[in-house]
Amino acid sequence: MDDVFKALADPTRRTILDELSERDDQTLFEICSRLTTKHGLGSTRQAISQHLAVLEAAGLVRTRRDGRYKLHSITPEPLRQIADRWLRDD
Amino acid sequence: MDDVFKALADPTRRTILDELSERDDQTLFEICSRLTTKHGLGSTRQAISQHLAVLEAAGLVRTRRDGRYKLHSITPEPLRQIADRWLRDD
DNA sequence: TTGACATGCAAGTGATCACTTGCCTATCAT
DNA sequence: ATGATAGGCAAGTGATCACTTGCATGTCAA
Repeated sequence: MDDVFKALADPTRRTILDELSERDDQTLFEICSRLTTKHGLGSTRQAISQHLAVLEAAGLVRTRRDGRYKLHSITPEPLRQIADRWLRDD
Repeated sequence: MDDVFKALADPTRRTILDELSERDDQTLFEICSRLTTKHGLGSTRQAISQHLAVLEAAGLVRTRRDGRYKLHSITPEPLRQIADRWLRDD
């Protein structure tokens, strides 16, 4: 659970989740190009790759291999427990 | 919104929210003693004070003065928007 | 097989963060 | 007024984080 909160602490990673929330099964290069064109972020491939590794370690992103492509998708399950933690009694 | 996610990234601050979620209007010293006794955390007063400042800046905690006491309460409104950001389409 | 494409690994750097340390201000009871 | 209580301010330190840099691996088309 700690990994989830720390993964969400970075604005670039939250934008990546926004992008994966709109379209599943994107490759690293697809995510990179969409971040620059749609969201105005100028990050290198390696930076995004490390962000995706953090998101995957937190269980917020799952990946599957397809040849030389690695397809990334969002896994929103860990997000469900977040708000519930302090909003139970409403 | 960025301040909210960064505030939640620290485990001690999340424990503070847990404690304030159980009991409103706690002073700094009350929070300190409960963190050590109930949650086994050995943090100094200054450390907790700084954590509370971060939580207040993020809008997750509101305070009110009562003489020499400063009473802290949780403000869960910013938390409602978090999970909704990526769970809209379910 | 060769070159281009997509990704992986790891050391290094600058900035940010959590925490400490020391001193100061304000409020209350006696 | 004086001491005790509750809290505030700010400089300094060590660890963590995001990012870069350079090179390596794996896959596919020609």
